[in-house]
Amino acid sequence: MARKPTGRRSTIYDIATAAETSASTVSLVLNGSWERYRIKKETAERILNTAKAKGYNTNLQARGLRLSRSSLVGMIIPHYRNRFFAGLAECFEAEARARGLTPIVVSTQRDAKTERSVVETMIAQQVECLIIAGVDDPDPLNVLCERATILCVNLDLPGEGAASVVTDNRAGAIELTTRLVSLVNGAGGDPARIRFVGGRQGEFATEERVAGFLAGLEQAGISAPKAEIERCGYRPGAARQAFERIAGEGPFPPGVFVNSITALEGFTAFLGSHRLAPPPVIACFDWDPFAAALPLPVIMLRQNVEALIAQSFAVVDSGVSERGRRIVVPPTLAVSPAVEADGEEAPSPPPGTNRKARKVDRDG
Amino acid sequence: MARKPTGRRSTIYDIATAAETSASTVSLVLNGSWERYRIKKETAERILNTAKAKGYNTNLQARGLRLSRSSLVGMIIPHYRNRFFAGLAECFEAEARARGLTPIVVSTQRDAKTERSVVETMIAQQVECLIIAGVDDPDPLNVLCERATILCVNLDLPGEGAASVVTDNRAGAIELTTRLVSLVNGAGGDPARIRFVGGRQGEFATEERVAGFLAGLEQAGISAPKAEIERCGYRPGAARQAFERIAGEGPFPPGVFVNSITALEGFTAFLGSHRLAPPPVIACFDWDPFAAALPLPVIMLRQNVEALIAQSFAVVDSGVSERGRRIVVPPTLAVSPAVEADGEEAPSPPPGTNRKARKVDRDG
DNA sequence: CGAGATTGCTAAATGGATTTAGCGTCCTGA
DNA sequence: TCAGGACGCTAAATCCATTTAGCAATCTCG
Repeated sequence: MARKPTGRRSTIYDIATAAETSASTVSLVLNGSWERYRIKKETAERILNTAKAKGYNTNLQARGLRLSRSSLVGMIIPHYRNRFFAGLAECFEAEARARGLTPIVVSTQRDAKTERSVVETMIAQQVECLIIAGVDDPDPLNVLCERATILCVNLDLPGEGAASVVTDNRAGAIELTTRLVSLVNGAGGDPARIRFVGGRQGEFATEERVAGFLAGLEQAGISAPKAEIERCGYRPGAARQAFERIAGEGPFPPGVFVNSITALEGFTAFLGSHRLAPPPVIACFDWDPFAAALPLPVIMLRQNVEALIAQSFAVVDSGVSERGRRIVVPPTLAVSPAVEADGEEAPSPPPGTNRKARKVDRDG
Repeated sequence: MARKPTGRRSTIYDIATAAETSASTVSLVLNGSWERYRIKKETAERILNTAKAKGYNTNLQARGLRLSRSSLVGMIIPHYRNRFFAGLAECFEAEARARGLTPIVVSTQRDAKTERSVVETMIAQQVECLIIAGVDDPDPLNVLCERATILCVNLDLPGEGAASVVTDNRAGAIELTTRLVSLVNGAGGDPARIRFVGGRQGEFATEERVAGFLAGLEQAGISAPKAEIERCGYRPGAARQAFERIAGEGPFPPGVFVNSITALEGFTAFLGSHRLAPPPVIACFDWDPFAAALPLPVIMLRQNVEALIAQSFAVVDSGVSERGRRIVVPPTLAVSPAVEADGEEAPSPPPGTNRKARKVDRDG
């Protein structure tokens, strides 16, 4: 079967010509199934050698078209600008690569139109599955996937259109609050004055964390906290203003439950213009190495990105994403040096994004 | 031309059958070139309607195979865990989407084997171009691309196998050093005691920044700084140790040139156990909002990720990536609130990753 | 009235890899 | 001697979209 040699990239036909055999044989050999088809060892070797000599590279588009499997897997996230999403992206890639798949991660900046168009593009690229993280409303995206018979999983957000893998926000918040109360007590503060700052009203994660915060206080015997829950959003600036307001109300609270790293960023900015002595104990539902190194007593909760991704792939592997199914993953506690120094408790295990990455000399 | 209706996803053949026309007509209509081929308006509308009704989605693998253009564009970066790489990834995606291309960003954890295999996978997926950022040795990757006739660009690293887009490390370091000296002088410190910490010996960016640092000092009349350049690597822990060592040598220097955000992370950790009064002035060759909000006088240099990406795409658009060509992009200065408060200078423009993202309520 | 133009559309080739049915030759055993 | 098997390989169909050459029917105008 003669075909003219293609412009530059070599194809199985080119190799067939060069090795004086047929394209079918080349394909069989390159896929390793040549023994099953009784191709002579020397023929196989000849083919392998010419393929190597020509720098042959499989055209995965052609293979994908033939086999209706692209070996592409997709994930959408809002952005990469915090450790949680960065970790999700890296874990997802590692997991995909381990399975011989090509990961496509796209950040959608929390824009519903972008989310939709990215999902459509991914479907058009024939991704084999799609993991959806951090969107406001996953339902229409789940519908898109379903119509295209693409398995999808909602990550860290509940949704009724597919299975969801979520962090155990409530239990995490309870644990964090319990630790916070104990540290405040240890420092001689009044735990009833602890405040909650950050997050969005009505948002799933925020409301779960508020519920856990209140439950944690109640378990510590504080059934009616003295002040409002400040769901001031996720912008550092808004959080800073909230802290300014709180500071204006009287003596600064002895402890604060900070919901999200950006709210903590706002607190750091606030600290720039206020010297608080003694510094309040900070419990943050999020993790960042920079924040963990602050000269403040900080306890942080790190979402278990490895487990979240592993569970998502488990759903994909199972072949079904049951609507409304909820898979819950507990977060892990991280304690700042300032807290460790007090000798209160043993340090938590290192919260690296993944093992391999830890060994590397990280750079700026 | 009869074809059996495919399992689930509809193809142009399904639509042709449903709209009682041919696949060619469907293709022509769907691509908008139907007027050129004198397809009746009503036929076109009929086709468009059935396509919409069936939720048709182009199979980009098939199109890519036919046209030998995949509409995929690739980029590799070491990781997403700092603002620079996160920003590169987001800008790259935005730029790709604006051109109707599908971005594939993959993090390779600075592992040469991973880098190689990722590049091979991307080539197999037929990416139309590849941007290589933050690898140790781009040359073999450039060779791989060249053999596959894929245009590639080295980003923020010099390389002889393709064109390179790099930050102007030296000029940036000079500017940063000049500012640092002036702030130290303003605070009554001795600028000759300023130290340089962080980075890797022999690495392109580090050596350029060291040269800029020394040139900046010299311009300020300090030709022989009193102490060593501490190229202690990029790990926070190593930087922390370097700071401990420096603190052990006598009074802490009045200013430090910190090379990279991770070294600054090490400084923050160091600060946890040392109360320095007055705090030293920090000049950091990197940018991070958290660090910028620290209760310290910090000036930071932010690499211009938008321009770096724009220049990389410009090379791609030009159709040639001249070996060894160097395109230099200046970084921009960012000043911390603690410095602004001193009224020294007007604040620099907001260093957001991109305009759209700034409007959004960022989350944790 | 008939050559030539116009209209509206379609058949068929193409891109590269996969995979099955099957072809020709030689060998074995009854 | 001949049916049946082993051996070593290949032709051809298939996946889906694109695009060109060209067909049949109708219209135009000298």
